[in-house]
Parts: sequence; C-alpha cells; structure tokens
Amino acid sequence: MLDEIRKNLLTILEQQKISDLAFSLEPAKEGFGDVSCNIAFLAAKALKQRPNEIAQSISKQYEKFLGGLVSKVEAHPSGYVNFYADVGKLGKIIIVQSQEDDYGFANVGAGTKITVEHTSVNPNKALHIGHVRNVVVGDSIIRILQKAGYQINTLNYVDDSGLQVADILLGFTHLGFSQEPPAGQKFDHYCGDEVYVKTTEKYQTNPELQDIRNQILKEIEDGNSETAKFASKITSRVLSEQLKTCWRLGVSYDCLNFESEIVRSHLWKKIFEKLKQMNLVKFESEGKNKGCWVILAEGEEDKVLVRSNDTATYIAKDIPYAAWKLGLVEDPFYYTKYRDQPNGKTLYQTTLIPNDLPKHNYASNKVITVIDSRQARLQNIITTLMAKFGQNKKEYVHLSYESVTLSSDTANSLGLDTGGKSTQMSGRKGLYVNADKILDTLEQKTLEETKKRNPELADDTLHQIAKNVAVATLRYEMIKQDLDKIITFDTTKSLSLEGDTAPYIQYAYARASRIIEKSNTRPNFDAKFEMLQDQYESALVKTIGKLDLAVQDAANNLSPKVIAKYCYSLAVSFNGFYEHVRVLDAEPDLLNARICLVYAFQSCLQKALNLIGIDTPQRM
RNA sequence: GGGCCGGUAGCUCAGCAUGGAUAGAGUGCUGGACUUCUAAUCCAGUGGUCAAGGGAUCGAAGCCCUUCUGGCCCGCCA
Repeated sequence: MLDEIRKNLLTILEQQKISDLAFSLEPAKEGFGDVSCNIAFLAAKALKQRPNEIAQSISKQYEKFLGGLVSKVEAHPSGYVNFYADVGKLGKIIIVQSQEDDYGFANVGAGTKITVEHTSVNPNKALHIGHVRNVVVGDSIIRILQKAGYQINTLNYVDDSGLQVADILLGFTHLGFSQEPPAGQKFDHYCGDEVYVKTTEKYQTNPELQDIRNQILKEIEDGNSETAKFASKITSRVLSEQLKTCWRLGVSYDCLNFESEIVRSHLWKKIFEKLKQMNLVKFESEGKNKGCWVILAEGEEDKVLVRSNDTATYIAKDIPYAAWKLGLVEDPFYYTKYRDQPNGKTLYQTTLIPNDLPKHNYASNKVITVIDSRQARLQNIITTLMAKFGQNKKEYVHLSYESVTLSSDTANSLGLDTGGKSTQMSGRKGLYVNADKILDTLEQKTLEETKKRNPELADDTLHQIAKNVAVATLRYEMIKQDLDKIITFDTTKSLSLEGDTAPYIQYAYARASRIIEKSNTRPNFDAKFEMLQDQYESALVKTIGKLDLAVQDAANNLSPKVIAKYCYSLAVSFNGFYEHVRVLDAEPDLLNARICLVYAFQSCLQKALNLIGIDTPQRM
C-alpha cells in the first residue's frame, strides 16, 4: 500500500513540476486514516502556500487513483494528507502472505556478512542478570539482522587468561577450596558465589596474596605451565556451565574464541609492527608516558599499549581480536567442534593445535560487539583505530547498552543497605542476582499459574510451558526498553506476568490456538475477506501488515525493543478482537474469514516473537 | 577537571534519528465486564509546566546553546 501511494504521489508531483520532495509516508495515528503523508508541509515551503491548501489540492488530484488499495483520501486541516485503506483488498493480501515462511522478511542486508560478538562472560563465575541483558540483546540482534537479509556469524569471546581467573585459581591452590562443589550446586555458581567472593575478601586481610595472584597470571599466559593447564581445566568447566544457562535462554553461537589463544598466537606482535609502519602508534620519549608505546587518541588521553618495561597492556589483547574479527590479519587458528547445541546448530571453537578439519571464516567487513556502556571509552579507541587500520573499508561497531542495577529492596534482600537507592551489581562482593535462579523462580511461578488454568494437562506438558513462559518473561524484560536505559532489577516487580510482558503476548497466542482448535475446520484462504469490516478486525489486519516495517526499523537501528513493541501491539490488537468479535458463533463464510485472520495473527506473532527468541505455547 | 548516557503521568517507560494533528502505554488507584472462543483478558475513569531557561522556525517533547540534576567512565590494573 505504501508503494502504491508513493508511486501515485510521485506522478502528481511530476505533473505539478515539483521534484525532489523527500516526503514520508507512515502508518497514521489513531483516528487519522491508515497512512499519513507530510507532503503538503514540504511543498508549502517550495510553493509558499499554506500546507492545508496544498493538502486539499493533492488529495483532490489523488482521487483519480482511488480503487486500488486506497479507498479514500482526505486532507486534514492540519496539513496532513491521510489515506484510508480498502480493508477487504488489503486484508486479502496480508492474510494470504502471512502464511508464507518469509513473511516479514525485509531484505535491507542483501546477503551482507556481519560478525556479532556477545555474551563474553569471564569464565570464573555464573551468569547474573546483567550478563543476561548482554546475551539477550545480542541474540535478538542476530535474529533480527538475519530476518533483514544479513548473513551472521556469532562469536562468544572467553577471557580465560584474566585476573578474575587468577583469583579463583588462587582460591583452589592456596586457600584450600575443594574442586568439587557441594552436591546439587552448579560448578559456575560455586566458583562465583563461593571461591571468587571469598578469595577476593582475603585480599583485604592478606595483602601478600596479591603477589601470588600476579605470579599465577603470568604462568597462565605462558601456556605450557602446570598453572595454565589447571586454569584451562577450571575455565572450561565453568564455561560449559555458563553455556547451559545461555542455551536455556534459547541462545546459540557459531564459535568460541579464547583469549589465551589470542595471546599465544602472537598475533599482537604482527599487528604491532603494522601499527608502527602505519604510524598509528607512537613511542613517547618524554612526558608522563615516557618509554611507552601509545595510541594517539584525538581529543582524549593517549592510551598506553606497551609499558616502559616492554610488556603489553590488556588492550593489546583486544586489538588483535578486533582485527581478526574484521579479517585484517591472517587467521592463525584451526577449528574443532565444541559440541552440538540444543537447537541443532554445531558450536565450534578455535584451537592453535593444527588439524586437518575444514577451516572456518568468521571474519566480516562489519563487526558488531555487544558490550555494556561502561566500556565505551575503550571500545571507542578500538573503533577509531580499526577504522584507520582497515583504511575505512571495515566497520567496527560497539553496540552499547546500559547496565542492570539492583533496586534497593533487592539489594537489601542480598544483605546490603543502600539507603533507598539502586546499586550496581558486583561479582567480587557477591552482590548480584543469578540468572539460573531467576529462571527457576519464574518457572515455579508460571508453573503454578498454568496448572491453575489447565488442571487437566500432563505434568511434563505443564513444565514445558512453564519453561517457555519463564524464558520469555526474562528475555522480554531485558529488551523491552531502550538500550540506553538502565534496568533497575527488582526480584518481585520485574517478574510480573501481567500488562506489557511476554506472558500477555503469549496468552494472546494461546487464546488464538483455542479458537482454531475448537473451530474444527480447516481454513480456506480463498475467503470473503471483505466481510472483515469490524473495527477490531481491520485493526488486527493492519497491525499484522506492519511486521516488515518493524523488522526494517529494528535492523537499521540495531534496536530489539522495536520488535518487542511490535509484538505487544499485535497482542493488544488481537485481544481487542477476541473480546469484541465472536469467531465460533459466526455463519460459515464469516467464520472462515475470521479463522483465516486468526491464522494470520498466529503466524505473524510467531515470526515476530521468534526474532526476540520467544516461543509460542498453544496452551498456558 | 574532562568524556559518554539519562531526566516525559505517583512509579516504570514509548514517542526524539527524519520538527507538524488531540503527548501515548504499562503499572498504581476508582468503578464496571467471566452460565460465553481460557479474566495472564477487556472497558471506563484518574493522572502531564515533556527538568529549567534561551535561540533558530509559520510550528518544538523532538533541532541548537546554557544551566540544573541523576548514573557511568577517565591506571604503565584486567
């Protein structure tokens, strides 16, 4: 419909000898038709007439084009030109198309490759609610970009040679922590909740531990040491537990990258030489950074890359990885299968040990790295450096999001009095809400609710539904607001199942399922769609028709929230329809048309929810 | 001190990119709708100097500037 109007308006403009008006056509606000156009405002400037007069003249001229998808055109006194859809014709197109697998596909990417990195949690602890935001944002972005025609590689970077790893190693080797968690506790929970927190506490009372910690860190980087082997054993155990949490959330990856391997690959040396050649780094012979190699940052403090004692700083680990992701260096890695993931996709990992297995290429000209906004400064340095290093043919994007904080009530329940303020989480202090535990709580809650409503369902069915709804609830909470908004997590308030939540949306789907189930008919899509004239019917049809617009918007702006809002509006439209329009009581032709509409709704909602990793239970 | 981000209804947030119509949701509170396709729902009411001031514009919640305010970041740590 948008295309049709655009084409006709352009014809009118041509006749008027007006050109180059970048007018916009957008879905109208409630009560102003279906599509609104700002053309008159723009023409007003050129023609020096009042918007209102131009709008009237344009709508008059448009009348000869009526009879397509547009049934009426109207000039609003404000100056907008409003178009009204022929719901019957439009409905037929939308409802029939909605049954196609690729409904909502918006080919803005045209097959372009993008590499996305997300999750990247240090392998010394379990995921908490803050990590979940990263995981869910990253995974949703991937799904959206795929629907928008991009080809995506998904990476998860494992920082297995950092200080935080040294901390738990020290706990195991010097403080006598058992390598086995108490019965029933996941290994990642144990490492984070017990070993990490208590080891860190000890630094206060036993400062000499700091030296041991630094020693351990050095030995890890060495690679051949016993410590490095032990570290690898511990981190891979933690990693495997962390991945279980991610899979539980419905997330999957293509490849795992390990920081230890980046370090041992000596990529840094090669890149450092190139950076020198390209004059992107500078050796300081005086000043506060005397004796260091620094990145020349414009308008900011220079960043030390190589210390005066000739060792590299940690950012020197990030640069090779960024360059590798952009395909700016020769790939030093081999690949092995890590394991198959629950969704059937194989997860690979890099290795430095040569093998004959096929090589993969996960690099792209565009890389998106999902990291929270606290790292913005460092990511900025890398972004500008990569732009120069890649001679502007490569694009490194830091997809930043604000952190998740704890409400004062929730912090209180964890034993911290914040004086009524929300507070940042801290792994070190044990101040966080664990992801698995939140999912457990949600599962329990949704299980009770579902059982209450469906007492006749089998236990395993109920559990399956509860799992679905729990994951959906958490995922939706994590993306429904803008990335630049802090999420203040409250263990009671954030887990509501009513209003603008995932269960609300899923419930609409379940209601639709029951209509179809009870109708006992197969839909005939050669239906009399012109019978769907009711305001609730046409509102639903129109909302279904906007999926591709939402996909485009979300993909162009890397904004998963757009899809969440769309799903919600779809559910609202359906619930309005459900409450006011009886499907099963209608006479045959109308019944069939309405059943088709219900099918269209389900198909569309399922596709939309899939973009944010949410399932659609038939019952709940 | 410098940088980034936020400030819209009691609370949580859309709307801001690309200025235009009556600033919208959820939640809360008040009232109403289940012998009906599942009430995790729907309907109605309540609730707003769009932080403040200035500027450009025919027109600003939106753009520019200033101020106030909250958060985060600023190591030869990782």
